[in-house]
Amino acid sequence: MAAADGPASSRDFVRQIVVDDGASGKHEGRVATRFPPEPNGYLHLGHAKSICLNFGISGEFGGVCHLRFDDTNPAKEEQEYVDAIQRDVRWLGFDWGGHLYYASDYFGQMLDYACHLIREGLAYVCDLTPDEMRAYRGTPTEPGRESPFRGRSVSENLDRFARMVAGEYEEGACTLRARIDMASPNLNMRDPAMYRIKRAHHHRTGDQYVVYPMYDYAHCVSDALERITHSICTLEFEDHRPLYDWFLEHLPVPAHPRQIEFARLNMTHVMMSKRKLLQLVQDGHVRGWDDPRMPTLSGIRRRGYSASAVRAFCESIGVSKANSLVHYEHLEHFVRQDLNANARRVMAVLDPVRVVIENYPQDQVEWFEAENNPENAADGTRMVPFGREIWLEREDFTENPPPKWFRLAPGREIRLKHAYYITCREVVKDATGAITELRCTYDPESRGGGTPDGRVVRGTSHWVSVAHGVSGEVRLYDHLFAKPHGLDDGEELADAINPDSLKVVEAVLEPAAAELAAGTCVQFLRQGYFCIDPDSGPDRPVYNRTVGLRDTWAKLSRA
RNA sequence: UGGGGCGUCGCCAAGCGGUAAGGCAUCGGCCUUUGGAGCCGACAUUCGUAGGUUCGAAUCCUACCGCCCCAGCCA
Repeated sequence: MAAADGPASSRDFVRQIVVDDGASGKHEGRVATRFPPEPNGYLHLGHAKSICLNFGISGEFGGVCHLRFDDTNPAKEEQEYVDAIQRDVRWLGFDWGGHLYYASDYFGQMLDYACHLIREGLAYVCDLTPDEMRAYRGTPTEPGRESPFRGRSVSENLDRFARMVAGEYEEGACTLRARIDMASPNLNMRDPAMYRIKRAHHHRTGDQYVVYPMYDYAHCVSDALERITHSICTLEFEDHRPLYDWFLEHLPVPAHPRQIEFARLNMTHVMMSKRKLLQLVQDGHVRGWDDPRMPTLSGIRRRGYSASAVRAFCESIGVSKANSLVHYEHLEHFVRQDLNANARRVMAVLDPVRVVIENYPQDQVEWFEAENNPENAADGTRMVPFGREIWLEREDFTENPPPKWFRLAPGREIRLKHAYYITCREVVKDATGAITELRCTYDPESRGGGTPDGRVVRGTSHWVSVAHGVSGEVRLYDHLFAKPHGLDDGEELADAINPDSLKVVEAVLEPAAAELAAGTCVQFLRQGYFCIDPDSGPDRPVYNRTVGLRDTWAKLSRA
């Protein structure tokens, strides 16, 4: 698709810029974006927004989008993350073609460029300690002071930098700094560090280097070398743009990409910082990066969210520069929309109570044909067994029905989905007063869910035959953080965690539900969407609740 | 009190001087063998505030208020 007849130019301000640049002939009409994760953690929903933006734009404008690992800090980066990130981007539905790069691919070129800057008198080796450097930097309201090493000659700088690279100095002994302006009101321009000494093993370059470039230097150079046209990043880098441009203006790079900043995604009930997510994993608050309660792409994937639902969500929230907090329910809307159309229906009772149908023949079994998905006839039907004893959801019965209660109660009649009408005749309790059994009768005329007299039965319950039911583990999830907003000042991560974020329940499922492949998502009728967890064994299905159904009764009873 | 940003419905978000899109949520009603889904309808006389320019301003100007980011040899 050509830029000219691309998406409406008003879709968002970033695309607007891309359209304008195309119109003015900038970048020779090319569009090249990049998604530049640091391999120091797993991708989360915030990254999904960025991925959809970058890959989305390249796709819409006939451009390319590179996947580039920003691997400039070996102390924090690992191959495991590199692999997970690629898996997740692919899962989300994007393809970087042959454009897989690493900032470390350019370490050699970056070193040459650094020497160029030194030769131009625009960079110098500084021996200030970290503490001294901070003191010399000044504050937002006071200018900094020039380093005593700022005046070193080109040849001395060249020599010292060569020795830095050769590993002659200790970690922390010195840095290479850009020589810009210690009085700049922008702290980033006060002679920022370009290189520091780090004796750490790099996941790709091994021990080849002991100096590693800082983000500000590495990122713009990487973008330029790849001839990126639009370098899209988040708001906190807005202050860095003058530095981004400064490096590219003073280096003989093949291109000068344009940095554009947008607001990162924030969501209620969710922690979106890799540092905090790492802590959740390391401290054992969750079972791993792919715990279904995590906002990581691997977590929501295991939870049962589909890539297309996540993409639809990302498109719907738009892109702007305003700090925002998106309701988590907004994401759930797209998850339900997708699952409603695609998930097959199946019956499962999560909290069973036994129902005995007194007038139903002792050993009779009937098989009812049930539609797999009312939203899609092509999904066909399945057979569901019925017998004299069935399990009913405990919350579908009450001894004291409130107004507008359509479910079972003493003397009340309900429909068993796909089967018969039953009427509750007697409640059996144990010594503690707990209900152990409901004695009911059925109307043989109601077979299939209707009667010749056409009487109205408003309640319809799901059920599972006692004789045929298969038991399975069901994991019910709630927000990892109960409060919609992040941590209060001084609040510990551990204290903010919702103690009820995971509830494990032993459920009974209709036979068809026990035969599904791992990863399959189904709707447990009237309850929600559930997917099979990889923890499932051959004889023991384990389900994750992906998201509950909207429940107007719950709302009514709350009021 | 330095610099950089942002302020349009409960939440996101269009709008780019010509008289407030859309989505989520919410509230009614219809329909329903999932209290699901679906369908219909309601939902900002007003755009952080105050002035100004203009025939006309959410859009331009001025001042003020509020919120976010920046003092890593992290990204």
